[in-house]
Amino acid sequence: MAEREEQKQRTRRKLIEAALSLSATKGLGALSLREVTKEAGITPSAFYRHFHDVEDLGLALMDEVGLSLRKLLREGRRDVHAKGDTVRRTVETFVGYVVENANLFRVVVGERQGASNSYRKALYAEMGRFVEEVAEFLEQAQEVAGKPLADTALAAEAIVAVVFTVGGEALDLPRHHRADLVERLVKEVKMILRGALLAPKRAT
Amino acid sequence: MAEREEQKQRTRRKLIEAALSLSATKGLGALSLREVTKEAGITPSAFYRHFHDVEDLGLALMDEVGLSLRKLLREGRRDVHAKGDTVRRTVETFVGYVVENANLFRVVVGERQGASNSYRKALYAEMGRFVEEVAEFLEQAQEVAGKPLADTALAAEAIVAVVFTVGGEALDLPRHHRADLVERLVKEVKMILRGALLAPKRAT
DNA sequence: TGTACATCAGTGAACGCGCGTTCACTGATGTAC
DNA sequence: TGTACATCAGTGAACGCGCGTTCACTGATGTAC
Repeated sequence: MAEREEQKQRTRRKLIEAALSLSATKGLGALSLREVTKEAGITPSAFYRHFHDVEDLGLALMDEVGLSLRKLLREGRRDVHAKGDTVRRTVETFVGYVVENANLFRVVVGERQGASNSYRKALYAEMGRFVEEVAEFLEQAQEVAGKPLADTALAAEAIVAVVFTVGGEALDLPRHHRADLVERLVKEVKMILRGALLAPKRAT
Repeated sequence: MAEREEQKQRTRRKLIEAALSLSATKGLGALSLREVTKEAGITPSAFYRHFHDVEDLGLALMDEVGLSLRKLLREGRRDVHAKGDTVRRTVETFVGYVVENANLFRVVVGERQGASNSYRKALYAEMGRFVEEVAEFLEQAQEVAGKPLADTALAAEAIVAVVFTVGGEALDLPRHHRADLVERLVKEVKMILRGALLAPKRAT
């Protein structure tokens, strides 16, 4: 009944996975239809049964990445009530995820600029959604901790910028240097949170 | 005497300018030798009189960008002693520069990830140098303002991450929305500085 | 200054290659009776 | 259940195109005498 459809979805998956692993090293912009289909094990012409063109595939990839990042964050949120260092725990989880899903992450961060307009637009949308989720996270956390923040939206934006930028470096770092990077990240995120604590009446 | 050499340098300049304007829209990775030489007004084969290959050109571009960014910062530093809002002044100058040199900036930020290994390596080096200069800037400014910072290196890294990430968005924004973005940036940078003010004894 | 030779930035033709896209096709899966 | 027909994911050949690179060359600039 749905056997044909299932097979089609399996092939679609293969195309996305192939695109992911190929774009990780050379960037989304360098994706080639022929390379992707070869990696996925189908002929070039069969590609058109799944996507309108390569850019269409690229946008599907963006979707994928955004979804998975937000899922990660939501899981982290569940632990807000746990005792201990929430920031450290979350940062560690995030860096772990980044390293684990290096390919996905490379694609996201790599297309922030320099890529085609439509990729960039899609990416801004995903990042915006992520920032919003971080802001909600902060709202929730400040209630738990009883420490009101002045502007969770701004703090979230700054934190995401730092975490993505510095976290991205983890991908080019040898394993044993990664701990230092996590340390730096934790300190920087806490620095931002400390700065966000009080209302900004006459600062610097 | 040096007429031939001067002409050669002029052509080299043209190649770099061409590469800059072309890579701005499609990314460094999409640079094509034939396109670049066409834009520069020479035949493809003449390219090899100037660079070993396209990647070689790309690295020359990185050099260029890093140099120009640091020059900008150094000029900003001269105004440290001026009265008024140093952060705001510097951020405004930076965003102005970014918008003015959109092409250069796109190249830098665009290759943060996703590009070839050698581009990425060159870029990290440039960014590291930039962070150092910002740290020195902070050292100097904290003396002037009499407000000691806990860790200028970390603060500089966080500030650069935020400014580059958020500042990069300015390129896709219509002119009249740019003021809001500057406002956000100024607030975020101040937030970080506020967070960096005291030694981190028991925070969040 | 004038002449003969060297240098070398830029030319233009040629190459083989991988690219995206088209098209008529095949054959397994799905549907109607 | 069995047969006849429709659907459609995937095939394979063909196309024209821009790519990077090579090579022998040209002719203006530079050098030696």
